Amino acid sequence: MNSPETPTCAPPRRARRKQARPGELLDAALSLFVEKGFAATRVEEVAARAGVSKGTLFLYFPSKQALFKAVVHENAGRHLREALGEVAGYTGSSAELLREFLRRWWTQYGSTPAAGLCKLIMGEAANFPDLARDYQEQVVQPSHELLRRVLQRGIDRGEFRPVDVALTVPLIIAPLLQLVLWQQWPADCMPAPPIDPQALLAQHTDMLLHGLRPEAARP
Amino acid sequence: MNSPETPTCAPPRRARRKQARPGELLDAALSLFVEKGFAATRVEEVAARAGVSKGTLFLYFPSKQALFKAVVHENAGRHLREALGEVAGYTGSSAELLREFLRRWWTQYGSTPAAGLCKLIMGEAANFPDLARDYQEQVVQPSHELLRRVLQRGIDRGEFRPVDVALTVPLIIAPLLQLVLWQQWPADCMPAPPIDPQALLAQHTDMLLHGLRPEAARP
Amino acid sequence: MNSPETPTCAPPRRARRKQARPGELLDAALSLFVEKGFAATRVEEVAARAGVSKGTLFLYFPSKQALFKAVVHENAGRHLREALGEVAGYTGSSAELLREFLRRWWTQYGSTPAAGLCKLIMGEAANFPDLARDYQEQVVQPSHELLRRVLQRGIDRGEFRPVDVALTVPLIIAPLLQLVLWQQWPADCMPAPPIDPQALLAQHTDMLLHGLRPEAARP
Amino acid sequence: MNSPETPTCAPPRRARRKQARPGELLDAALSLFVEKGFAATRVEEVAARAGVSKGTLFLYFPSKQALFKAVVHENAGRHLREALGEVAGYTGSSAELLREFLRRWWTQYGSTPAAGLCKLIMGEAANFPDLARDYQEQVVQPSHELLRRVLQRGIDRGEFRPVDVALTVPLIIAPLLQLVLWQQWPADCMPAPPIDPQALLAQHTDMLLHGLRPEAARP
DNA sequence: TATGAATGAGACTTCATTCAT
DNA sequence: TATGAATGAAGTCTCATTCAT
Repeated sequence: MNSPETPTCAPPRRARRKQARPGELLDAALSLFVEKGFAATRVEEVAARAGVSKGTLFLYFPSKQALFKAVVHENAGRHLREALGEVAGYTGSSAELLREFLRRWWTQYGSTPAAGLCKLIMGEAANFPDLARDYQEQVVQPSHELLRRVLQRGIDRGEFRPVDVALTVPLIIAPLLQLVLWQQWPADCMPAPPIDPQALLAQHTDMLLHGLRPEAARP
Repeated sequence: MNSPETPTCAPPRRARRKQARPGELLDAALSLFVEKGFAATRVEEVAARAGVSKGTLFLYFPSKQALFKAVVHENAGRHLREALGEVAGYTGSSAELLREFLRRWWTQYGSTPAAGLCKLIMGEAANFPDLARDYQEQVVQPSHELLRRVLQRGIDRGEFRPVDVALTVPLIIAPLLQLVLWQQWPADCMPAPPIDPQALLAQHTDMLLHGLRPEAARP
Repeated sequence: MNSPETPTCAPPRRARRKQARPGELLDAALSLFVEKGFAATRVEEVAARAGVSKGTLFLYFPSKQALFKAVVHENAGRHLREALGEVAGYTGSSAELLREFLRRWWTQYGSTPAAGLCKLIMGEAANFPDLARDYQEQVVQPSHELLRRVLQRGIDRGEFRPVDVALTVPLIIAPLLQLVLWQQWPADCMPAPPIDPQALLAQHTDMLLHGLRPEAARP
Repeated sequence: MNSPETPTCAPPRRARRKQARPGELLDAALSLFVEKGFAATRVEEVAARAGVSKGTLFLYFPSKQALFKAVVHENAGRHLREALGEVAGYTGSSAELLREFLRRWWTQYGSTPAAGLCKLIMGEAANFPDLARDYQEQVVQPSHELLRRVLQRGIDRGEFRPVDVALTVPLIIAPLLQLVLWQQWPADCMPAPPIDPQALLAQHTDMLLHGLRPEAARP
């Protein structure tokens, strides 16, 4: 029943490459912007890393600023929403819910290239205020809101001791963000043993759950 | 009653300004570099903010890069070492020692302009690897080392439960660094109620001490 | 009768220009450097004289200094070696050989734009010592060596009276160099009748051959 | 009979230094301009070599160009006129007169710092056409005129063979000028044995007198 | 008169962007 | 669509000149 115009399988190679161009450029731009910053990255480098010429880049993005905004919008929000959306309907213990949040945050966001945005946005917020606002709305606030609900649920169910939720959320987030930034740091400038993300997250979880344990729950 | 022949001590105006110039330029450069990044900051802006002309800047720093390095070396290490040095000979409880560490870190470093370096170095590490290394050695490692000793002391004296010290130190530092970064974020891109540093630090301390409380100590 | 499908051989216009660019820029640079000196020549002038914009020059030469060095290496040696190389295998009289040397020196070197290097190198030797050394080795010494052999041949064959060859060579060269320098002098600063190069060279030849005539040969 | 206001001997040291300032500056400027060219010489270097500060230079010369013109006018003409003036009333043989001319030209002009002007004017003629004209009138033409008279005298008295005087004069001058230029060349760019001025001038004289010897005079 | 800090016009150089091919 | 040569605005840096001391 498939018409010949709609083959289910892969399109011919050339066409696929053409389709992929913007994505390859966005990937190249993301990694370079994260590495060197917006201003210090030359469009020619981006084009070269994507395997095209400088002129071609401008066929897909009208300016360097537009490329930057596309990079942010492409990577912001989507990954994180996908990663955390499913946490919403959880039914188990709040401790396990918090564990799951941290686990997903890392596997589906913090360890992906999209995490580079944390550093990028941080450095360029003052130069691109509208982007910074978008990022706040699409990434920061949703994840904070989600964490707030997780904490509140635990407190309400007596699984966590009562704490100031609005203040505790940033304390949970901070090591996650910092972990991402530490990962971006150039390897040859780091002290001898690099941080093991899994171990750090485990320790973070452990400290959090100890810190949140209700007084009454202690033997 | 001062006769005009006895000017108390003021040096001639020009000379006094000359003394002050490098410092004024470094302050201006620090704030602008932190705000906009190294590449996006023009030397003319730095000069203007310091109240001098473009050419004057080059009387004191041979290049924009040299200015940047001077900014980092001027602000790195010194403040932090002064702030934390006195913690070393502490004799009270380890909980109070940890509290003191966090308090000093904020009042004498995190709340000063020098804290902007955290963001700056983060963004420019890849472009100035030698500076990044210096910063690691002069700022990051000393403060980590100090915290390691504080934790170990608490564990040894039975005041803290045994934890992996090497992993816990970054967890204590992360919210401090992140707090600084959040403060740098342009005000008009932030959600409604800005974070109160004092409150956040208090909550951080509380969570930490709960998280470190020995099992045996619980009633 | 050419069909539009068979364009004879012209490469696309852009490409042909690209081929020609370095040469055009070197020619423009040579004439301007000779005219005004290295420091007083602006790269924008060079580009304008070559019919391109400032930026284009930097596509072909990484800096003004590199342009200068390319100008010297492009013009030094090659012309002169080509011009004088064929004198080597000469079989006629030494007087005629000397005549031929002076004739060629002028037609194939002294009267070409490359002769401007004499003045240029003279003025910039202290600022570009390595170039000055190259010029000594590639231009000055070879032509001196050649002249030495011509003189020695004449003396050995009894056609010239014995003279100190090492001292006489510079005396033969000096008027040639000076002639070139006089030609470079701006026309409106010269006294009424400008020097006629051909006549001056003829007189130089005449004086030289009289000066070298053996005593014995006189009637 | 000397009033106390007009002491014949040297004035007090400070005053003499003040008097000498412009001269010291002119000497410093001459040597630096000759060495590096006008544009590549910084006024600060000139001041430093004269032992004063940059500002002081501008008390004596209103601009860098004015300094350059003063350098030229100070050194042009005067030395040469003094050196050659006395040749005018000569009564001996024309050969001896020519010898005397060459001897004086070297000892009283070519070997003095003022000779650097030859190179300087050569390089800057296009940038300072009015100075080039002055130099032509005050230096070049007078010495050419003088040589013309020497040659004509020799021919008229039958001591020299008849030659084209206007063409021969430059041939006599050329080695003198070239000798000066060779002396200016930085030492470390020269071939092994440097030219001995005295020997070269002797050879030049010898070649000239041989070249000018009348046919009739030969045995 | 002498100083040297300060200035700002102008030079070299980079690089985002355009456009003929 | 893709290229890469060409452009020129904008940035860094120099240095002749000024001026308060």
